[in-house]
Amino acid sequence: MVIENNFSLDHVDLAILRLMQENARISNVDLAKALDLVPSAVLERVKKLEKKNVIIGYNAKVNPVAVDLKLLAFISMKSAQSFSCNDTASELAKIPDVQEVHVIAGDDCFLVKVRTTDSASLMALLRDEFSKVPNILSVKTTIVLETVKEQQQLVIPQK
Amino acid sequence: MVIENNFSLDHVDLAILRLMQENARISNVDLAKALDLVPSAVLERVKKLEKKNVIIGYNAKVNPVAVDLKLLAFISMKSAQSFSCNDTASELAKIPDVQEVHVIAGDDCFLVKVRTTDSASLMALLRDEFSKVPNILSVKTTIVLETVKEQQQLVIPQK
DNA sequence: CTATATAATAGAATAAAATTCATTTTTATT
DNA sequence: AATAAAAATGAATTTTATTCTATTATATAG
Repeated sequence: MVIENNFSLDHVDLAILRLMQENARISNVDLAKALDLVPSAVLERVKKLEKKNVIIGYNAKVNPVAVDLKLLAFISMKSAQSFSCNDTASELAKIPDVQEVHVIAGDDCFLVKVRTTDSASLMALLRDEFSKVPNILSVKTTIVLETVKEQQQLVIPQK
Repeated sequence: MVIENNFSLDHVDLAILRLMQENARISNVDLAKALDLVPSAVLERVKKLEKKNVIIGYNAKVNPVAVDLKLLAFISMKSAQSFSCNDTASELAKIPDVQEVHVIAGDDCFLVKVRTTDSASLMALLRDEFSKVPNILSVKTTIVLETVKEQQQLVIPQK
């Protein structure tokens, strides 16, 4: 059964998303001012957006260097189970240092984003964690030399 | 684990980061309770973390499907300027649909993360925007079929 | 078009939280 | 141990969140 994907967001909802994407700690009062509404009305909408899973959560963005996570890497890998590769994927997802796991089209099967302290800790991660994940046939690690842009904000449509 | 950088974060700071990473809209009062501190003390620390650029920002995480961004793709590309490739990178970064731009080691030069409505809009993006970016020699687009994990939270060390 | 149901907003009252600041305590340095 | 610097406390004040009811707007069916 396919659930119809109707979130029915009006332009006020979209404006809320736009504002909260940029500053999740904005007060209801300030939101209300920006939207030309009253705080209670805004609160109701925000709660509804949370309930409808339009807003999935609120995250503080932490500087990776400040917590000694200086290395970013993308790892693409092939799996033995080309289609029912969910075991492999969910095992990868369990590793805390793994930020992203994507099933991809093309030669490989997964693309994984990992953050570690340095190349030594990446090596340790590959040796200690990835080696335990079942059905991995090959691994190709790409080291990030510099991150020019990294934002999670989406382009929210006008209407 | 001792962090050897000049951010000098103690275990209380790290606990704040851990809590705010998971819920950026947590109140100072609740933070204080969790940390066994008084709200004013916590507020001071949070402000200091913001000022020191340890906390870079607070973002609401929006469900991409709810705003009709159903396609995720990674694009790796080669550049004509192999080292002074900053022009190319910053031009790519200007494109709103581009969430990430990384300079990478290896055969290619950049890895770019893009979110669009569908394959047609990705095609339009490549045709209308990427084509204008200077010094791109080749482009390899990888479509994401399914995202198993996608979190920006970092693994905050204990101390 | 109008009656009616439904949803959203306004506005006021109250509870809760944020913020400020003077004082005290803790921590680090000499 | 003396001193300086940093951090925490606690009370007072300002601001915001939250709740609730009345009102307004929107959609739907007859």
